[in-house]
Amino acid sequence: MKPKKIAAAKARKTTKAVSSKSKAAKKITAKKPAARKVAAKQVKAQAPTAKNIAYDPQIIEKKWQAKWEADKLYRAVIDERKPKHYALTMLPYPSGDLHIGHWYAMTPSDARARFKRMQGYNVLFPMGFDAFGLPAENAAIRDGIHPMKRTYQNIERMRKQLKSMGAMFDWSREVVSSDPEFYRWTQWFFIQLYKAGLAYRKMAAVDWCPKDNTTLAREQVIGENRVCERCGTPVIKKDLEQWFFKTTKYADELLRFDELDWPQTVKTLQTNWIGRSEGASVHFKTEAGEDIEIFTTRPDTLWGATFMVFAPEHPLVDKVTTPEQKAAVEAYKAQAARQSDIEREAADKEKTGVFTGGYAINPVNDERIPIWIADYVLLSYGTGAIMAVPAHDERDFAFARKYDLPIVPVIQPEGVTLDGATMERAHEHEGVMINSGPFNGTRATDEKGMANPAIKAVVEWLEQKGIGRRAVNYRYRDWLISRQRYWGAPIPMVYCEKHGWNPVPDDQLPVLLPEDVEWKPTGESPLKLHPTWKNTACPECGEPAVRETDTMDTFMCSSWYHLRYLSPHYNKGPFDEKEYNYWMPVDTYTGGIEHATMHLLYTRFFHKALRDMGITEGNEPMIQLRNQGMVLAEDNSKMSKSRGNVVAPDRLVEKYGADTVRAYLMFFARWEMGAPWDSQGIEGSARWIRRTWILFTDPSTTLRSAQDEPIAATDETKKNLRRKVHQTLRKVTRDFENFEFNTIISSLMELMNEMYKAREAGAVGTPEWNEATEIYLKMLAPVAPHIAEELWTHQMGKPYSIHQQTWPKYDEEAAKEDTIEIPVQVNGKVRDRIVVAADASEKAIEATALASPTVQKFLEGRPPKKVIVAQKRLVSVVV
RNA sequence: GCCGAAGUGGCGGAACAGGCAGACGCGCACGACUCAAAAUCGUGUUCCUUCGGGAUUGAGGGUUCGAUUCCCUCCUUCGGCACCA
Repeated sequence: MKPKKIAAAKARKTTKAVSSKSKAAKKITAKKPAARKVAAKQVKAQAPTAKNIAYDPQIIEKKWQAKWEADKLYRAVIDERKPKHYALTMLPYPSGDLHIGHWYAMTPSDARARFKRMQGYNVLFPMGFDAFGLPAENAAIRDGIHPMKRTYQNIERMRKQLKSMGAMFDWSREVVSSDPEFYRWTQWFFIQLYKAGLAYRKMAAVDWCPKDNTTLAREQVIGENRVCERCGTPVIKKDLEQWFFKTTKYADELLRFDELDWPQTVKTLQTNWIGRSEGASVHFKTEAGEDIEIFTTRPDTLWGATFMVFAPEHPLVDKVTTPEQKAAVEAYKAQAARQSDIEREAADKEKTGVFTGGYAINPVNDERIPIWIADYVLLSYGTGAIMAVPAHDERDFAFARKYDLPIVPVIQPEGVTLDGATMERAHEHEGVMINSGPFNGTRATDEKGMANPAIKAVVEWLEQKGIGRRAVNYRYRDWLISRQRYWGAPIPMVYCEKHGWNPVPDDQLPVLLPEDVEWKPTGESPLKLHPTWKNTACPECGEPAVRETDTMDTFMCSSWYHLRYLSPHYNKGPFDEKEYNYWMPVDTYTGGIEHATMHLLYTRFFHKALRDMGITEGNEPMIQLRNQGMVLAEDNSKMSKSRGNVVAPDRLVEKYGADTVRAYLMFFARWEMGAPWDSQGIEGSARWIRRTWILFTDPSTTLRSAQDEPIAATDETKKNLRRKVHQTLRKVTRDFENFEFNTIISSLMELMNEMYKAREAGAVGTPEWNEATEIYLKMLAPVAPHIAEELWTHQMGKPYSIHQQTWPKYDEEAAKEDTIEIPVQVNGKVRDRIVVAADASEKAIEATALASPTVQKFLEGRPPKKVIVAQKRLVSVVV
């Protein structure tokens, strides 16, 4: 049993009695059971008094939301006298209803933005809607409701729900990505990227339903046999000319994170996603007369390349295939094409392949090597063809053993002699080069790329000889922008027979989506089917030309929306430079980890590309990033409509009020981790908010301070209260900085419990009490903005608004303890606790510890071998 | 398979920088109030115990006077990538 606990318990015991204002009530602080009973009865008889108002969040929350809005309290306006803070949280897709996950992402972000504001920053905290996208279009196909209508209805509904959070969103800066005044600039950016040479067209495969005659998104392809979601027809791959952005041009820069305060996990995810590997590009001749470049990370093993493997779809396959092998090759190609991606990518799948009959020449030793095709070589990576070095690559080894191809070791590990005929696995590690002509004896390490002396030597030699060069390859692909959809920003390009593709002139932007469109049940793009929309004039010659009927990936909108918030209605450019110069970059960006690779990489790419065009400044758009976790359903599963286990924030707000919901979301889990929802758990937060209300409104507080009664509190009580206040302030300040919301709430709960205790001890009306109430409410303000405002402005009569107050500074001196309790260990076990003055010397602490009878008992008369006094935290005695 | 994150009471979690494990809250038990219930308030709540104490932060080892924290091996869960040449 800890002394702390006893004290707290005592405080709680007397709370009830104190709700009386009578003189008798004062007596009962001496806590005789009989007296308490009397007091409680009196309370009942008096209640409700005018002063003893019940907590009604429905009334106060609506009241303050209306007033804040009317007063434009959260308008963010450039103010050069103040440091700026651009806090951004990812904008929602208007799906219809706000989800508890939105609340979980947004309300702690809001609390932190509010904290920053109270710290003196000029804070911009905007909100908007990522309004284009597939769900609205699907609904249109299903129900015949126009996506525009549905989207804007949803936005209206969700805007209202968002406002019920009591967040400090500056709604005057709201953006909706499907508004023409927004997508005009999305289109403008496309054109800028096009003009900068970063947009190009190429053929790319899409998943296609041959029956519905339409492209399918990944989630519209169902099951292992990959059928169309609508009609069950097996999906095929279809090649279409599509628009791409050259994101890979920035791959190397995107791998640099030195200006970013981002979670390590996100940086790792992006690094893996980009998948940079260093090596060499090597030129091979084939006997069919066509040359081929291959990429390898191990040019040091070139002398061990005993065959080549092409991807079955590789365009050169037909050229190198001999007539005798043609049938086998065709058969293999056909079965590879039939396989789903999933089957093909199964890791444990046995290697298969077919000899083409063709040969290539290994350029380093002029050996004639056979060309095979196999589905373990992917057309999408590297050049779609590899040199196979079975002695030093597991996959090539398995393939060579299966088809009885030669294995020649060229890297000899220390103390072992590798023999191609008998070795049981590939040797993928360090050793000394052998069988490698001029390089025999060169040391190959486990280092990758040019850091490996063997690779470096060979690459330099290849370059000299003109048969290869240093090369870097990426897993990362260029960004495919085209979507064969209606509900997106039209790609502002026009095709003319004579002049090819040209951008729509600026003065004709935006290219508006036609509203008079119809949906076929198949999902074919209405833009393609529209009778007149695509007809236009060539910007070059004025002759009849056609518009691009594809629209843009919605990631395009989210790549720059943070810039539109700067000046949502500005019409001379995508943003007002003045606003940009003041607010950018985004200081704090919050959102889900699921956007780690796509959205966040696209946004960084976009910013860098714009920087190089002189449109933006700085290298990064968002300096600090934090990810929240996920709120799971009570049974630990994911929440989903189909499972019927979603938690509706609207109903929680009705039942508990927004302040309680906010507090619980901050309290119930580590923010970055998330946790299952607990419908009982929220009662605890509701209780805390209610007890806060009672602490400030109960007659035992309000009347006591009004009556100027003599102060009963001892100096010690007052000092303890002040200490707790400043300790809490120190902790809450630090926790806000670090996004540790759960411990902010628990610290505030502790302080509140302490304040109840202090009230019992007669502290109401003292300067310490008044300071405690002020600081408590200021710390509460970012968490529970409504109740804090009500208690501050209305109940205590302090100047409106609490949200314009400055964050208090903690007093280090006041937070200091007078005495400290130090545990004493004997042989590593805690045996006693001693109380010493906070400024006691180590010597004094040691003496006190050794003098303790308990410690003496455990010493059993033995002299201590060693006594360690650890910085006023612990004494460790070793015998 | 590779990369990353995380494993602490019945539950969510706390523990600044190697120094009292379990703050704060939920739940539960008992009690007060109540005709009763809800609400509220109070007390207790890691496990074992011969009441001396012992064990305990996924498991096992190591470093240290001292490890939830650092190192090694392993297990489990989650996330990412997945034949990447």
